[in-house]
Amino acid sequence: MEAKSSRSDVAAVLKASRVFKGLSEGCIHKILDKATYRDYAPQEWVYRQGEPARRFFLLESGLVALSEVTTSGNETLVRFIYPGDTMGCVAIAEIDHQVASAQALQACRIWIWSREAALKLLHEVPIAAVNLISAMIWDYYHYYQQVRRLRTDPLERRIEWSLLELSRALGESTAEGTVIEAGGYRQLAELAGTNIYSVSRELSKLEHRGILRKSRGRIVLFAPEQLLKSA
Amino acid sequence: MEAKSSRSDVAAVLKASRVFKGLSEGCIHKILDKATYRDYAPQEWVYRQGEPARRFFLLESGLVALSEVTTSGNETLVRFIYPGDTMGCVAIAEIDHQVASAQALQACRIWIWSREAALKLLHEVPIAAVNLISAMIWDYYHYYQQVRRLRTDPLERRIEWSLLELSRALGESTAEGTVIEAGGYRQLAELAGTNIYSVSRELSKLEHRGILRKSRGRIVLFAPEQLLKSA
DNA sequence: CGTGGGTTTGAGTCGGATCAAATCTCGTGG
DNA sequence: CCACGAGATTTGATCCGACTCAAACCCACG
Repeated sequence: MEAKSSRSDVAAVLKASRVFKGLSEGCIHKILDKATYRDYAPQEWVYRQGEPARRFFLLESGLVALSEVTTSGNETLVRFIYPGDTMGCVAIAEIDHQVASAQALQACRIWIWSREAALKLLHEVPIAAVNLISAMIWDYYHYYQQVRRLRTDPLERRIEWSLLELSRALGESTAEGTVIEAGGYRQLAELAGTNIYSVSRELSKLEHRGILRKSRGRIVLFAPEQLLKSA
Repeated sequence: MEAKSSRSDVAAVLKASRVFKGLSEGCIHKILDKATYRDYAPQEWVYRQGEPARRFFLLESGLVALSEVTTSGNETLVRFIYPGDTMGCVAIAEIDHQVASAQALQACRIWIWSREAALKLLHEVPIAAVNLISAMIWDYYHYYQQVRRLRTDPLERRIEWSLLELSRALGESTAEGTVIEAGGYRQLAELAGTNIYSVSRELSKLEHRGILRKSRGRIVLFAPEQLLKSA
């Protein structure tokens, strides 16, 4: 299932990723040589909340959803992971368990380092370490804001925000607008920290405002720029 | 106001801090030589949300409160900074503005690096870089949980949690219990993400349950272990 | 057609924010 | 020593957003 790196070409997305920024191709090769990669099928779990955290991940292609289960048992979609982003940082800090779950939403190729290999590399390649610090701070920063929104924004704004996030992750640009094949409101509800009933009501409001059109499992965003303008 | 490092003794708290863990005394000296330190008086601001973020901070002694203003204009106390903790990491990732405010609650001594000096040191001292990564992940992790609590826990539990945080930060152990000189409920309200009215009501409940006693600007915790046990 | 999911809608409920007002505490100055 | 005022605290009344549940609805598929 997993394969050693043996390709002489490094995917452009990896060269451009935040952790590898400023590194020579040779250096990137050296780092990838210490890793394995694995391809994940849609819906497959990369890791689950609570399981031992001993590996560090870098997404080369595809899309991953990071979600967590709250104490009250609700699933929350924390954010999406895009190519070039890292996952499972907690392994590096010797936090024993994953604090979230990661699930492939599309076919993904993911590079994997053991905790030990990752630590060794960070010591050997200071630029990578500093890059990782920067990357983590950005993640932190985005999480920070996301969470503040969830706590303080009213439902309407949370839904609008979630729509934008979802369209960025899953949207297909077409002539009539950005099409989101969401297959149900559950994802949207989890992003906005609410339930499918409230999602339905808010989407109806937005439809009346002419910002989108919805049909079974499919949303077409006409005017994304109108969102968050608190009409 | 600021002073160059020239002391031959390094405070024990710095040697034991998460960023300096595993570094030789000489190495720590080298790092501190690139810094200045400054003493802050209680209530003094270390930095304010929104101002340019160009410096990186390490708290040697005292206590700092990290707070943020939400979009709705409410002040929220994010967490306390203890000796050995870092502040202002965003400067390293070249995020232009502080995302939170830091205020000294007690007399503090704080070490300060410019962004450039910090970046240079992280490149030169890989152990420090890896340490910083670990430290940040821990911060991340704690923030993560804090925020999940704020979002999903009912008021009662949020207040109980906040009481424990506050007693850890400001509590004085005495014969009758842990005394918290809070000087009003505002701090508690900001920690719990609520208002002083709700704080008052919840504290009254806890007083009836015999877990604490309150008087003007002062709370005595008798049975902290009873908190969060959801009686 | 019928059945099963996704979707919509209405009614009920509740936690907790808000507002207003009463009450208390303590320091201050007369 | 007492009266006073500024805050802090308490309490009651009210209100509102949003969650919950139940039921109706609709579409797509077999």
